[in-house]
Amino acid sequence: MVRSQDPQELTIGKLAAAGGVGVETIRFYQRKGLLATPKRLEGVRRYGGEDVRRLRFIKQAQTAGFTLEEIGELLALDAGHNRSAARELARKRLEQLDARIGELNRAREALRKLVSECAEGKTGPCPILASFGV
Amino acid sequence: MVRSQDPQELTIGKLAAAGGVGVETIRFYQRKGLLATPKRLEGVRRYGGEDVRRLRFIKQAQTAGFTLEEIGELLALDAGHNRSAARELARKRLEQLDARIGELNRAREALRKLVSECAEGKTGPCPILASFGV
DNA sequence: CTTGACTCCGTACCATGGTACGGAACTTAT
DNA sequence: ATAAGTTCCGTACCATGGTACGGAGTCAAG
Repeated sequence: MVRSQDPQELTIGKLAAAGGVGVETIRFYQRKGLLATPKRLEGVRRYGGEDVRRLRFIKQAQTAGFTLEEIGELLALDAGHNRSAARELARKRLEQLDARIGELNRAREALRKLVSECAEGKTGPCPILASFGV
Repeated sequence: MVRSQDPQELTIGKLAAAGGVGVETIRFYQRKGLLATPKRLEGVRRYGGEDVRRLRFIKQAQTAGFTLEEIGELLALDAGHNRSAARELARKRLEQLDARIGELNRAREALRKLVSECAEGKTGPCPILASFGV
């Protein structure tokens, strides 16, 4: 979607602040192709709301476990119109995410067990390895 | 626990195979202090069941989100008898783990939403960014 | 007792996701 | 108009968790 009415009034510093990252991180993402490098206007590059959205999306997607490379693919798919490819990518990652959540829940159980079995008063080492079933 | 009856009959290659990692990974863990570097017997170092357990524990703990450094602390606590320190470390990590699981579940919702909203038949880009609430 | 496989060890290299540095150009406030 | 603050850009560096390489030593089978 072309948004020619976008004010494009942010400097890189403001963009970074809006996204909660450092200026260097913006440049890093630009080098990786995740964010555009707009043309200089009045000597300095300017950014707009669309860039803020992309930046926030990158952070969200990172917590979903996407690598920066995968995030790049998602952004490309968002720009393009390949619905089935976009859906497939999301579906695949959803499966991986479910697997990962399962793993973490199992690990959670191990830790919970460890905390409860390593009670005060007893002596000797806590059954740390045993809690993890090894 | 001293286990002098442990056969100690594994070479580094067997140990690696038993743990499902590469030989180089064993050496790496030794350099990091996560695994012991036994004395050479008959020219070559030998490993036993305790090493296999430690190695498996390292893998389990990694999936629980512990860094290698934290795993080193856990192993030290397991060897020592500081119950409260061990419990505290586990408790802290349990909290972090819960937070992380929460994050992943929120990301999961975003992805699920994306998959369902990016249906076949419609046109235009899938609402990838919108699905993540950005 | 030679051949092939495995071990040992140091060092170098890799991917990922940044962070830091330094000098020049530019903008903004006084 | 000058000083302070940003931006720009290339390049270097960092942590984490490994992986690869090469030469020498050792071990086991034929």
